[in-house]
Amino acid sequence: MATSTLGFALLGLLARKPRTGYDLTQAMRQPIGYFWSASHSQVYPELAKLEAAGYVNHSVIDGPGPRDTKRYTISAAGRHILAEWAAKPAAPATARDEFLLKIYSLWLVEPARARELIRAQRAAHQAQLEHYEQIAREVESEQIDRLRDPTTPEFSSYATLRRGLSFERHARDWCEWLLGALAADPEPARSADSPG
Amino acid sequence: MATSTLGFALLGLLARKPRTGYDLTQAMRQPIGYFWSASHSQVYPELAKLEAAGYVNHSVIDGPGPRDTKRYTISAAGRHILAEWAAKPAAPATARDEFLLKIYSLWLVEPARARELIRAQRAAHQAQLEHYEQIAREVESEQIDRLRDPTTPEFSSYATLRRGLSFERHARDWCEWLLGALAADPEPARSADSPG
DNA sequence: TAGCACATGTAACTCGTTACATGATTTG
DNA sequence: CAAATCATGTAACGAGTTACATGTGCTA
Repeated sequence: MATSTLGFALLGLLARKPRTGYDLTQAMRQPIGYFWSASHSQVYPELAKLEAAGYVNHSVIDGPGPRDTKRYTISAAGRHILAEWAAKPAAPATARDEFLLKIYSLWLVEPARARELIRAQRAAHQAQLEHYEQIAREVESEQIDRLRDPTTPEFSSYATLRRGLSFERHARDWCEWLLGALAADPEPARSADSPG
Repeated sequence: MATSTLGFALLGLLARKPRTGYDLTQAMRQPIGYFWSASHSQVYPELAKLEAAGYVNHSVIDGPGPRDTKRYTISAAGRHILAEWAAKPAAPATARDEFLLKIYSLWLVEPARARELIRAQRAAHQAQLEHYEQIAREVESEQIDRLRDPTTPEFSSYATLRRGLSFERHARDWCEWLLGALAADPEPARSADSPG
């Protein structure tokens, strides 16, 4: 009964603090959602599997709705397999970038439309970069000490944040380069009509 | 009968030149494989769907084995939907980076083992970077003219290559930063023993 | 009182991976 | 002659998305 990657994502969250399935689903949008995602329909069955394997436990707390509200806690065994999994090299990821796939066929698109597409993508990267920069300012001012200690969860979170910052910068800059390459727009056949 | 992303990957390859299902499967490892991948068991059924939709045609050519060898060619309709798809913004991709997920739980790993993990990752990025640099040198010396014209397939391929170069550099540099952060290794409890 | 946040589940479907299956041609 | 390459398919399974289903408590 091997734990799935999603299981390790959930354990990674529960290793920081106990949460409900609902909380975990929310967390799969924002902190962890930057590098792994899942919907609630995946989370609840996965929690059941983790509990069957002895990696988490739950206690019933008061809450709304027709069913029990369950707060999940990681077990010692859960913490242990999580640490073991984290220390082993990740399997080479199969890249899936739909945007790059579009770029691969961009030569079929009129340069004007292509520029529109890239501008939108650049804006998206810029916005995400600013979002990360905001978070970075906050954690850097509030948790300076813990960010330096690699045995704190804050260190790990900060490391992933730095990666996000770096990624968005490189992606934005590449869009910038591509816009420049599209703007040059030599179109040899019409060179007599072009202004520059 | 909406064409899947894999379908557009295959059309993107066929828009450059006709190929067999086998050729396409190989291409899903190397040129396109850098940002999209698929195994032959996905490729063959997808080709049948594309043909049913009128986006590709095949002709039987001589070849080995118990079944016909088919060479697929993109149709005018196929070229058209491919260009339309490429011009429209990509749906925000759900990030799935198992390595970053491990980093998120790296605080549970002994710093010595953590450094080992990051060093291996850095080496992988460095190797991939050098591979891309080799390809870049080749295409830059052989196809300088076409690389400047955004209506050539060479331009599109080169744009994705530049993205690969930029990505690997940023990823390697981030590993470098993380190694530095792990090497500092303050371990406050032992501060009396530490040199700094 | 309408809508949203909280809270948990199942079902149907699509996408992707791994394994099963066959067989000719070329190269060592 | 053994192994790799060329070449095409199907089947079983797992992972992920979307839709279905239910119901409370708070706020506008």
